[in-house]
Amino acid sequence: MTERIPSISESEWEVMTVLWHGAPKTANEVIQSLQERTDWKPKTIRTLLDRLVHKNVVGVNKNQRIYTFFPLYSQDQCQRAEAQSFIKRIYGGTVKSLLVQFIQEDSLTEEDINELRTILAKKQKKDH
Amino acid sequence: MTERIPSISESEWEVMTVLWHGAPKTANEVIQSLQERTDWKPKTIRTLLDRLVHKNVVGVNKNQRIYTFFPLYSQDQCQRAEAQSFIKRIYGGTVKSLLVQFIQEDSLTEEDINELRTILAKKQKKDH
DNA sequence: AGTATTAGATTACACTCGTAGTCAATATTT
DNA sequence: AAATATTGACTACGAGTGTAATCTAATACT
Repeated sequence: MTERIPSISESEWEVMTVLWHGAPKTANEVIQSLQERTDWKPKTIRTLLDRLVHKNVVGVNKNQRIYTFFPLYSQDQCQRAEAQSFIKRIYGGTVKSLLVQFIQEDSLTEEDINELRTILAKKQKKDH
Repeated sequence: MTERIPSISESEWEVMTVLWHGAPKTANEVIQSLQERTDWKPKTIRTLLDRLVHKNVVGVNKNQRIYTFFPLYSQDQCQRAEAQSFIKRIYGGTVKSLLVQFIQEDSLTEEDINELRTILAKKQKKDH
């Protein structure tokens, strides 16, 4: 395992989000989707798609004249990869310090906290 | 508040770490520090320092002929800023999904888990 | 069939980043 | 004082990114 996932830039990530939300999609479908949330020109989005293909993060189906694109990695895989390198960069590799900082942040609802507590409790039991 | 902290690149972050660990420092002191952990040439480190100054993330004392450098933001401030934008980018802004993913990762010790549970419990009480 | 439209391929260009090197002024050593 | 070393200022250069435009071949419309 431990698939080597190429790094995905900020704009490219937006494109990936669209593909994770449903694929395969034609370039036009991706463009439509993003037109709502960004003000990128169609050509820009096309470039991003091409770069993702070149990086081997997105696959292309060239059977039809109009290509369709699809992700080669799941969102979860990519999130983990990004988060891994982020934590190493910013928190010296220790997951806990990040968790502590974010739990203390205010953005969690009562419900979120309960869920986290449950997860922790379960984890503790399983690790016995 | 809500200070607008400029973005700090990966290599620059290494330099910041040295300064957070103790400042002010001369360029040479920073270079010494990093020579142990990286194989960057002194000029490279100097460039990074200059860029950080230019970005207004590091201050310079030019009173002496040999300048000394010091951070303009605390490590905690910078971590929060980076983490904020990271979460927005990768997790669509929801802190919880990141926490869940990382709690499930294996890198937490029994002790860490206890600490997190305590923090959550306290937080819940305080939020009443 | 000729022309307009569209999809894909190729090219562009400024800015950041990693990774230094050169040049000029000052300090130190002989 | 002359030679050398050090510090700071400025310059360099290729890869990656944000943000597109142009060129070309094929399809669709009149």
